[in-house]
Amino acid sequence: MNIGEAARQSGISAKMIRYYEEIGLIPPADRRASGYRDYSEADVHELRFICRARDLGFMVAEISELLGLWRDRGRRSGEVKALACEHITRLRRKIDDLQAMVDTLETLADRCAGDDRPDCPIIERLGAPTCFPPTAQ
Amino acid sequence: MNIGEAARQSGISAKMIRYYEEIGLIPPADRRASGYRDYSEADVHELRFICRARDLGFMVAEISELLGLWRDRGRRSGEVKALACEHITRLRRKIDDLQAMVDTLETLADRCAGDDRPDCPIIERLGAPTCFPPTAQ
DNA sequence: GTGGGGCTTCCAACCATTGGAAGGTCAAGG
DNA sequence: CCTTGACCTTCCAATGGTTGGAAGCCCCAC
Repeated sequence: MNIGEAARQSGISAKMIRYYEEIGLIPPADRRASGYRDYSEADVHELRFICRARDLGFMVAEISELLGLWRDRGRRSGEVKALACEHITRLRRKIDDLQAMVDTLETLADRCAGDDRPDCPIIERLGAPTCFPPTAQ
Repeated sequence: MNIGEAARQSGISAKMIRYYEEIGLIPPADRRASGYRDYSEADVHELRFICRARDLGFMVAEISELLGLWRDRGRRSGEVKALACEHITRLRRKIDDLQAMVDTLETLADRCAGDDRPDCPIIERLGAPTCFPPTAQ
């Protein structure tokens, strides 16, 4: 099938399929006489794997490792789990960072009248004289 | 003061200060006869404002708006609050996305033995035949 | 055989940031 | 005075993942 159909069936855009091929995440697709890329059901299966890994937030480098483990029937599930757990840790750290931002902003927003007057704890906080402890960094 | 000192005092790297100048987030710095950029305390104050806004996850375009409001003594705090609340909403959405990933991964990881055997619900889930409902998309 | 849609490659942009190269400046110390 | 090393300048490139567009070829249906 053509790349467009593979894109439709896998959930990955044709642009990205070409990109993944270019960077070596997937092997070069077969080509028809016309030069058109030709995809099999197995290829689409692999693309769907990539789609789901991406939806779970894995980076391309990790997806590459996951693909390797997927293909390897003798894989050790410990390796997969280790990858997943590292990723979970990273996601949690990110969530914590974002949550800290939300907490700060909410506190400030709660104290801001949000009317026509200029006084605003949000702006005041951003413009406060010190950002870092005087000696640190 | 030189750009390096301004960087140290503001928490923004010299590279980024030049970049922010280039894209117009901050006005072009004064120059010494040598061509070196010259920063005042007020400039550093502004850079610190940017640093804190950035630490709260605001995008450069929003920081630009915030800077405008900061400079405007007649600002309406409602505008600041609206910006902040939009940002909070965006952050929350992001957190929810990441949390959904964590939840999925945790469920799968909990069911994975993580040993030398190949069976692994994580890999199985990624390789499952359907990603999207057959007709959707 | 013509039109429209799909395919090809290549190049650029996004966002914020970092790195490096090549060359000029400054200040301290010999 | 000269060297040394730290600092500054500009410019160009890369990151990561994705999207957009242009120019040109292919395929199918009418």
